[in-house]
Amino acid sequence: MATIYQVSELAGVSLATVSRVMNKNARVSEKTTKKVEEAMETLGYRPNSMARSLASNRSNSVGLLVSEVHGPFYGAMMSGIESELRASGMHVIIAAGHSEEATEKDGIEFLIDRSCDALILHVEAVSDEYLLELSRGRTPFVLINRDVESIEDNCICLDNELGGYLATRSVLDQGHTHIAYISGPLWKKDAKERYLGHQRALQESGLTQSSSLSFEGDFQAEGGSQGMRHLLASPDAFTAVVCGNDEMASGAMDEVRDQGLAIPGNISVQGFDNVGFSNYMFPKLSTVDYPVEAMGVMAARWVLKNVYNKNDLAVKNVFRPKLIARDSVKKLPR
Amino acid sequence: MATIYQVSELAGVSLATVSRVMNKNARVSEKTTKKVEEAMETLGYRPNSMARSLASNRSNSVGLLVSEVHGPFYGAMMSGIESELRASGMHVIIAAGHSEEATEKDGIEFLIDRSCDALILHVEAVSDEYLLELSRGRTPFVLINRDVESIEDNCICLDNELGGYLATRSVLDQGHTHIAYISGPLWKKDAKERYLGHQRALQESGLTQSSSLSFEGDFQAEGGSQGMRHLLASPDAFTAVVCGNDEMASGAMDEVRDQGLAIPGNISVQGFDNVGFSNYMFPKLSTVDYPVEAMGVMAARWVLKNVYNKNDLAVKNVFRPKLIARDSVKKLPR
DNA sequence: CTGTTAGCGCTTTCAC
DNA sequence: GTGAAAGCGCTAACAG
Repeated sequence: MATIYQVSELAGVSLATVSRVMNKNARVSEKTTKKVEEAMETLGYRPNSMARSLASNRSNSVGLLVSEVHGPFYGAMMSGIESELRASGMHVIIAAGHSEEATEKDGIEFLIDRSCDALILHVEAVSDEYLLELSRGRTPFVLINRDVESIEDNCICLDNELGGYLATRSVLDQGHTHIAYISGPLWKKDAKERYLGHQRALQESGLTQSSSLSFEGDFQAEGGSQGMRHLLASPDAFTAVVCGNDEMASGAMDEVRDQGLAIPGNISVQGFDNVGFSNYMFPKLSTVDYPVEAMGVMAARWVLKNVYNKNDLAVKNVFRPKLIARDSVKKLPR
Repeated sequence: MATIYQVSELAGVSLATVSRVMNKNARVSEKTTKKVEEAMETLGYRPNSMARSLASNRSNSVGLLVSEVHGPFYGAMMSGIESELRASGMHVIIAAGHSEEATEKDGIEFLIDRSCDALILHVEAVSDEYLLELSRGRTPFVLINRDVESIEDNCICLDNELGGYLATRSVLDQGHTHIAYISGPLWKKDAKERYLGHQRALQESGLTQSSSLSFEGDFQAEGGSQGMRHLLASPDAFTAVVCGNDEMASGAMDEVRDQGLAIPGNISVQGFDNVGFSNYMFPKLSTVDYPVEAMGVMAARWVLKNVYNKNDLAVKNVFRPKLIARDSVKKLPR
C-alpha cells in the first residue's frame, strides 16, 4: 500500500504538495499537479481515510439513527439519505433506536464516539430537553419527523396535522358521517397531530369524535386489527375508519374481512404514509403521501450544507402531505 | 476533549497502561485498573476512534453493500446485520449497488477505501471472477445469496433450487396440473435456480413446462403484472401461477383482478421470499420463507468469527427454505 | 505488571 | 507556489 510519502518521492515534491493536490485546497502549479497525479497513478495510491480523519479531525461520515432498520418507511428514508450522501463521498453509519429511550441514547453516543461529523436522527423516545442538551455539544445533527422548539432549523418535518386533516376531509367528502379513528400511540407527537387534524376536519363539518369510535393503536398491523375488533364491538355504527398509518390500516382490513364484511362495501378504510406496499394491497389503499425519501434527501442536504459547507444547497424544513385517493374508500350517496 | 495522555497523568501511570485497561488485552493490577478507571470517569474520557484505528489498523467498521437500501427484503437483512454487529461494538457502513456492475464495484471500492475491516456483500451484477480476484485482496468479505466456487466458505446462501421445488410441489399437492411460471431475470443465479427447482417438481409429477406458460419477469411488481397479462393472453389454460418472488406475485394478483378473475377462485398464486407484506396481502399469500434476517445475522457472525476472532461462533453456510401455506392457493378436487 | 519509545499516514501552520 | 516540521491520539513492540 503506497503512502503519501512514496508519492512525494516519486514525484520529486514534498508531502505537503501531494496533500495539496489531493485536497485541491491550495494553488499548485499545473506542472507539479500533473507530476503528482502521475505518481499517484503509477503507484496506485489510495489515501488512508483514517490517517486523514485523524489529522483533519473530519471523518466524512455521518451517523444515521432510525427507529428500525427494516420497514418500508425507514427504508425509503435511508435510501434517500444514502444516495445523496454517497454522491458527495460521505459515508453513512447506521444504528437502530427501536423507539426506546435507552437504546436511542445509546445509539447517539455510539455514533458520536465513532467520530461522525454529523448525525441524522429519527428519534421518538428521547425528550426535547435531551435534544436541546445535545445541540449544545459539538456534533451537529438534524431531526427527521420531529419539531423541537428553538432548534426548528435542525428539523425536517411533515405537517402531520394537515395530513390528518386531509385524510379525514377526504373521507367526509365521500359522504361519510360516521367515522371511526385508530390512532398511533398518542405519546408520539406525530400520532397526536394526525389525530388533531382528524378532529379539526370533523369539527369543520359539525361532527365530533364519539369516544367509543376511537382507539389508540401501536402503529403496527396488529394494533390495527385490535382496533377494528374493538370498534366493531362498539354499539355505535360507522361506515369508515381512518387509520394513523398504513400498517394499522392493513391490520384493520384483515379484521374487517375476518368478520365477513367487505371493503369498501361495508367499511371504508383510509390510511396514512403511502408506504410501498399500500399500492399492493387489495383494495389498493387510499392514503396520505408522506414523502419520506425526499425528506431523507433533504436531511442529507442539511448536513452537506451546514457541516460540509456546500452552501449552494437550499433546505426546506417542512413538507406538505398530499392525499392519495385509491380504492379503499367508497363514495356514499347523499 | 480529554486525551489518553491526560488520563495517564491524572492516574499517575503511563500511556501504555491506560491503553491496556481500555483494551483489556493485557494484565493490569486491580489497583492500577481502578485508578485509571476513576481518572477516565472524572475526565469524561472518550477514546478517539480515529486515532485508535490509525494506530491499530483496525476500524471496527464493516461495510455492507446491498442492492437497494429500501425494500422489505434488504430491510430485514440489514436489520439482522446491524443488531448483531452493534452488539459487538462494530459499526456498519452502508452502500447501495443497484444491481449494476459499475455501481457495485464502485460501492465495494468505496467501502474498502473507507478502511472497513470486512465487507458483507449482496451483489448480483459483478462476475465470479471479479469476486475471486477480490478475495485475493486484503479485505475479507462474505457473500449473501451467492455461491461462488472455491470460496464457498465465504458464502451464505439459501438453497434456491429446493425453494423453487417446494413452491411448485405445494401447488401440485393441491391438485393443480396446469401451472404457469413467472421467473425473475434468468441471468440472476437465484432466479435461475428457483426456476430449475420448479421444473424438477413438475418432472417428478410427469409434467413439463409449456413454454407459452412461462415468462421472464424482473422481480418487481410491474414484471408480475406484465407476466400475468402475457399468460392470460396465451392460448393455454392454467389454474395456478408460481412466481419467482412475492413482489411479482403481488403484481400478478393485481392483473388477475383487473381482468375480472378471482384469487384463488379462478387462479391460484404462489410466491417466494415471505417478505413482510405478503402477510398483509389479500388473500394472504402462500409463499416460501427466505430467512433473510437470520442469514444477515449469520453473515455478521462470519465477520465476527473470521475477522474479529470470536472463535466460539458457529457459522452455517446454507439455509433451507420452508413452505408457508396461506390463502392464495386453492385446493382442487381430483 | 508497568513504562519508554517509535511510529500509524496524513494535514497544516509557518517559513521561504 | 513549495517545503519543513510538528503534531492528530492512540497502539504495540521492547525493556525492565
